[in-house]
Amino acid sequence: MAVTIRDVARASGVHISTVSRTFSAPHLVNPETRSRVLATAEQLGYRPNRAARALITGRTHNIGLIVADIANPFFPPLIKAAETHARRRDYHVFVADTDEDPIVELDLVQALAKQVDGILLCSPRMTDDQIEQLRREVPLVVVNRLITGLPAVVMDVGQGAREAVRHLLALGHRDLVYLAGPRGSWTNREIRRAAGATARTAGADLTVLGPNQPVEETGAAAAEAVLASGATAVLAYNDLMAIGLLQALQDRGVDVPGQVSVVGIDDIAYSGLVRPRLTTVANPTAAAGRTAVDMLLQQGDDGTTGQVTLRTDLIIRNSTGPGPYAPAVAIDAEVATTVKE
Amino acid sequence: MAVTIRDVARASGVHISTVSRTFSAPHLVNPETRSRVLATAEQLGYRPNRAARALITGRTHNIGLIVADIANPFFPPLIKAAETHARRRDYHVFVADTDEDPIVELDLVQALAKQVDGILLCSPRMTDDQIEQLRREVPLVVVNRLITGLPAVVMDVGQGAREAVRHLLALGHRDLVYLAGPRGSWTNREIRRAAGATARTAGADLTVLGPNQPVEETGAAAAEAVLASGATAVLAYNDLMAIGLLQALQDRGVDVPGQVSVVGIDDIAYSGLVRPRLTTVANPTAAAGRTAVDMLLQQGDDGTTGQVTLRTDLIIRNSTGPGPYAPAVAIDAEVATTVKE
DNA sequence: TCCGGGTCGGCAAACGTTTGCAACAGATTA
DNA sequence: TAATCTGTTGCAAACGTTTGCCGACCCGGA
Repeated sequence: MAVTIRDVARASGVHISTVSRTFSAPHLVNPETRSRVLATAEQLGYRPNRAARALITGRTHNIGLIVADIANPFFPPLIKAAETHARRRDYHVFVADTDEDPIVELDLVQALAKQVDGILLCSPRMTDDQIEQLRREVPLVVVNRLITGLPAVVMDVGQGAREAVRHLLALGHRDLVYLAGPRGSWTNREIRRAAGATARTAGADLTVLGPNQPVEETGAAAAEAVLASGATAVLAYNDLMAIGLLQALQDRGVDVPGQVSVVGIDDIAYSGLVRPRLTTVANPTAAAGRTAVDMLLQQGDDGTTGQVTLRTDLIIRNSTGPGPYAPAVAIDAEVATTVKE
Repeated sequence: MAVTIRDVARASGVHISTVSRTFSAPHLVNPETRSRVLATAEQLGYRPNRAARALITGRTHNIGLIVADIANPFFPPLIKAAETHARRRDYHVFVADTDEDPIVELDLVQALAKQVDGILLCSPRMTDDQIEQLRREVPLVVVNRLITGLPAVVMDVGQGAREAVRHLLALGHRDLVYLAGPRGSWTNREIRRAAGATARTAGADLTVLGPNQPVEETGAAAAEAVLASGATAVLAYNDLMAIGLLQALQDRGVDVPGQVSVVGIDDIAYSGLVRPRLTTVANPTAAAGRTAVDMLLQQGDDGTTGQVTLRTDLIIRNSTGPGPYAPAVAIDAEVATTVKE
């Protein structure tokens, strides 16, 4: 019923191998024959069967993209960029969601391994060992996590966290909270370390609250603890939590940024829409998606396993303001902004 | 290198067909043999090659999921639900993004057709004819669009729009604007028709502004036109546009809902986070994703082609308030809410 | 006339499964 | 005792491609 290479061969009076070559090695076939074959193929509506091709070549032209949570607004731009980029190279993308569960993650990679030419592992929650193990079964590119010897693309969230903390310090905050992300997250560790070190060097205090699931609800739930800590500024693991916190604080009549400053991370589409607009660290997620796809596809060719770091940017909006130790000059946000440079 | 059915057969002393049956028709093989085969398979780390299986059975155990824009927050919950549901049935999901372009959409479906057992077409922008044509090449389930004879799951956005308009009328608005969505969207037509009819019956005025790309920017860009129209209430094609409009109005010093009321559609995660919180029509996107997958997979079994309609719910928050013709009694949102029942 | 070299296209094996058919043994029935 | 049935297994063809190998053919030069 479906039109095969054999139908095309018969209809154009050549052997099936010629038809095959017309598609996969055009330079080996006479231009005249080629155009005749292409014409009949077009006319018959022939499409190569990818399963058959995969079976013999061992390459499926599919890649897997595994994320912790599709509904987390951090991921869709990455998925979108990766998918578009992959399609341009004639690859199709399986997208799967682990629900932040390392076990599901492991299962998923193994189930997908034989069916794809490589897997993009985004913000994995597995252990380094597990990932290194998997690497032996299937080409892998890890996003947002650094594991020695494994190709990776990470966003330099440590630098972002440092900038964010410096921004808060410059505004006159000395008692900070880091509203931590999920256990097993490399990003979380990076942020905590960078933020902690930056605060410590400046003689400021940084309390860590967590770990937490990286969703809005936990941000909201942390409001009490934040207030109880006496801190005047909060850095959250991501915008979702920051926004949840923002809302919970407002519900309690706490003024942001008057009484408490809040900084998020990711710059998801909505952090500019909430009021006050969220100060946050912008992550180049689309670029990360594209780069990761490129690395994965190149990996097949040569054996290069680079590690790419993408820079992040602090975006100062209205959720951060002067703290109790604000220098007399820098009391308005205008001036505080210039501290960044 | 990869372990095949042959390796397992050799290692457990049976013929490959017995191994095959152990997996695909267990009842045909002696329990004793079966467990022996399973044991060696497990030990060798055998995984059936899906390409080979697909080649002979004609079923890939993959499905395609095509959406207009992955980054549009309306879709991720649907994608997530569909993927999870499909995986539970041992199907993998290709996700692809058309960027709201009917041509890309057509290409995509055709490229995917031979490679999947069916396709979920979400909010397609193609013509009915094109879709009916495709239906002949590959099993299809259409989401958010009704085409006679085609299996579909739609959210009853007409009912939602009616409720929304009634809510605005009850609040005392008589000059309404419908901020329209993209050309080619069935949902858009449904909303316009339902909203228009409801307004007309009540003797109110409904101006249509559009068509527009369904993104925040167009919502913001429409602020001028909305104000110029003299309308006091706006129904937007989706929350994204509603939020954009909200923000643009506020930037112009227009009070929402004091001067203008705004209603969105979709109830994306963030419509409850903006201020004022957005009154909107909630769509059961996750349920739609699951239902669509079920319909697609059943379609193979029997020939049933149902059309399922999922109900929507008006969620009244703070972006809507009394209009110029408000009845004296119902001047506060509290009372207005009860109008809904 | 023959040969050498290059271009083109056919032949057939191979990829890893599934599945209809047949073989066989043991149990049951006539 | 023979015939039939049932449950289990093996055999081999088939799915739609790709690709190494070889032969056919053409052209020019000796």
